[in-house]
Amino acid sequence: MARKPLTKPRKYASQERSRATVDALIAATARVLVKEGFDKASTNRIAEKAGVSIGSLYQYFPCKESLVVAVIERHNQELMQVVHATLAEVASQPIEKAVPRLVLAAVEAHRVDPKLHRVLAEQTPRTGKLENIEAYNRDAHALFRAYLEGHRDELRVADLDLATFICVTSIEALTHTAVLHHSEMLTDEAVGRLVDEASRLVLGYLQ
Amino acid sequence: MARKPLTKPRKYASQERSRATVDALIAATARVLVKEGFDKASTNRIAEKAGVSIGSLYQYFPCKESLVVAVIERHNQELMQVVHATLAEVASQPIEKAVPRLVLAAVEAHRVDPKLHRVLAEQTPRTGKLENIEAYNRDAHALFRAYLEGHRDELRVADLDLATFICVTSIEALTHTAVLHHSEMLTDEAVGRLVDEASRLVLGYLQ
Amino acid sequence: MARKPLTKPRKYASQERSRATVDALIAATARVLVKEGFDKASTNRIAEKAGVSIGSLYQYFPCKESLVVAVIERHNQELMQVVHATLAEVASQPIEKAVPRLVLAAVEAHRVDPKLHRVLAEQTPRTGKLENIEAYNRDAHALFRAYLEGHRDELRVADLDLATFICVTSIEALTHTAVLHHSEMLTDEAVGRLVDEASRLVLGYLQ
Amino acid sequence: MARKPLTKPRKYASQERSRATVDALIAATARVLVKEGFDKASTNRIAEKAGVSIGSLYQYFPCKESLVVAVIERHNQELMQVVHATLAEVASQPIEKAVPRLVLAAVEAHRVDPKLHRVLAEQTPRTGKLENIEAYNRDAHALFRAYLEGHRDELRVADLDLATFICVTSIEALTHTAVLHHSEMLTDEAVGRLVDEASRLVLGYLQ
DNA sequence: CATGAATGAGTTTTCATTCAT
DNA sequence: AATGAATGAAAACTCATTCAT
Repeated sequence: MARKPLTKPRKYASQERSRATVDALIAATARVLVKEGFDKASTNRIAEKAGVSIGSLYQYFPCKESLVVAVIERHNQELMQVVHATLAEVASQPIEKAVPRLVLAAVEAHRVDPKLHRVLAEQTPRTGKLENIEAYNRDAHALFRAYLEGHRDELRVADLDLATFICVTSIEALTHTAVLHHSEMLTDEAVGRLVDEASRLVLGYLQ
Repeated sequence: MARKPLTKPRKYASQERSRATVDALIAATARVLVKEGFDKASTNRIAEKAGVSIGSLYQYFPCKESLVVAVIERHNQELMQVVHATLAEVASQPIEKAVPRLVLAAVEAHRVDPKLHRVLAEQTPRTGKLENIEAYNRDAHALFRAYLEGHRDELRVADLDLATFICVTSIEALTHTAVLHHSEMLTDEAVGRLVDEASRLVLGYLQ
Repeated sequence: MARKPLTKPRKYASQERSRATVDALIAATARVLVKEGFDKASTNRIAEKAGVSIGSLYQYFPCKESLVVAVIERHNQELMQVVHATLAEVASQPIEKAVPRLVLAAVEAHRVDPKLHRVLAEQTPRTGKLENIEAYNRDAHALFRAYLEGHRDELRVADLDLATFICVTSIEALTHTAVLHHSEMLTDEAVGRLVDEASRLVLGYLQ
Repeated sequence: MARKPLTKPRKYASQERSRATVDALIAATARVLVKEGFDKASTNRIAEKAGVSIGSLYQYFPCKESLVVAVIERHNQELMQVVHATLAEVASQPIEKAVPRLVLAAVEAHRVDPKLHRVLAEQTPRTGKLENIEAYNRDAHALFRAYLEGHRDELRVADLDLATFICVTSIEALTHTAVLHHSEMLTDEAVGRLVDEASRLVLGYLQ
């Protein structure tokens, strides 16, 4: 009876050690991607910055791509957390209130780690396992569509899929471009105007 | 004085030959980019496909990037030709007529060489000289802004720059995504609906 | 004095356990060699297939080579068992009867584990501790030489060492090649003819 | 008319340069194989010893294996030259004269570059493109079979294919083993006895 | 003793670019 | 100018072995 408590922690310890290594590698990958760009982000550099040997890197990630995939997944999860929370929050609100809130959430999502987001968006080739870089978009579409479905009576659109496509694509493009390419739009005031205008765009369309 | 008439043609000939080589190289680059993707598009392969030695390639292009820049410029020029022509065409038309026409033009522009457009958009890192891949957007903004300026009385927007940003970014994103990622939206009927909805989006915002 | 009876069984138990681990490792090595080939047979894979940690593997075998050496020794022992038994069996028989029996034994020996034999013969470099892969040949020579010595009066050869070399090398080569590279020679009938011809070869030489 | 002779040498020069590089690489591969063994023969080491950059190595050989294949082919060609010449020489001779001559040729063939032959035979895995390391054996079989066919009236064997297999396999094994593993058999006298005995083996079988 | 996480030297291979001819 | 042979830095990845737990 005395031994089990002794062995379990040991196992935990080793599990934690693995986990720490994996985390360090993902974090290092993100850091290197941001600092050096996608091309210069070699596995050796990543291992070095993670304070881990190259061998350990390949113990946990079968190839370079999989590291980037892990970073993407972690990043997308963070983005989706914002979107998810916001959609839950506005679920029962009318579109006049919900849409501005959602646009703001999109801005916030892009501000989670804008430098990383930019590297992923602009330097990371959508090839091989990286083809699904924008998988989060699918989730966003589904969530937004569900919201629209719940508020159909407020809408004046025939095709809900098309409406979802129109709204999500526009909001994503506007907030993405604003956050990543127009830093002048990031003052509180400018963000306010952006949110207003984007909301007017979408609301005008939906109603 | 006697020589000039003699050398000029020769010079022309050599200039033409140069021009032909340059064209062949740009065309080969575009072809290789589409066929092999950005990563696999090596200068040696490009030279080979252009029917030119690797040495000659470097006679005309100082580095690989410059080849891709040339392809981008040629492609963007083709895109802008469509946009330019359309904006000239609609310059004096009211926004209700102009906007749908412009959205359609955006679709058409993306259909000029969609495979190349996709490689440039999704696989080509915006690094170094390639940062300006989307330079055509700046032109589009300027042209569209000029159109709006000429139709200010029809608009109900305060900030013309912001309105331009909203409209151009949305139209670009919608047509880009539709053409490159939703082939089901490319039937005549579906394109029609896309144009209708996108126009409604933009017009609802502008008016 | 009281402890010994107590520890001995325990020691036995642990010895047996060790022995089991060692056996599992050797068996796993053989399996992996056959399945993956020599190059792809990594120590980690072997440990895994043996159901043993890599650390334990190195508890029992100082290096990869020594694992392969153990496999070779086990395999050679199995081969030699066949040869040994057959030579004992024919010890007092005249060469006309003994030689065909020995050739058949050579075929049988190669059929003990032909896949492993082939990996050892064709993929395993005779380097370092592995130089003696064909050690079984030395034993075979000695045993065969002893047989010949006992039947010198039936022979018409001057140099017994040379005769041994001639006979054993030929028989080994013929049976090895037939079994491992000419599966068409492995029907009962074909084996019969092979044994006949090889025996005729050797007997014609010895008499 | 004057230009052609001027350009041709240039082309030759470049062809010769390529050829020289290729030759240097094959020669270096053979040297490194002999000196360091198959495992240690890395492409970088080979390029270095060839006095050629690693890039040039891969210009001419797509992978490490292909280098070794080239060495094997060159070596086998040298071996087969000996065998070929000898078989032409003895084509019309009776088997009593021909067989000893052929056995001697086999010894000579193995002495062409015994160290290389040994590395290829004992350290080079028959995997991938290297599976056909012993392709020369097929040629030898065919040539020897043709000789036997031309001397059928001197033979007392039913199945010519089987007879070829028996003879070629035996002679190859005996001379291979003698040359590569029994240096004591390489004095003139010992070689004489080996040739005598091996010939007696084969002749006794054929007649 | 057992475990398995960690190590890192070493390997193959690619490709933009240079430069002698 | 044209050619294409040559370059070599740098990248991804492997695996036998060690060692802290």
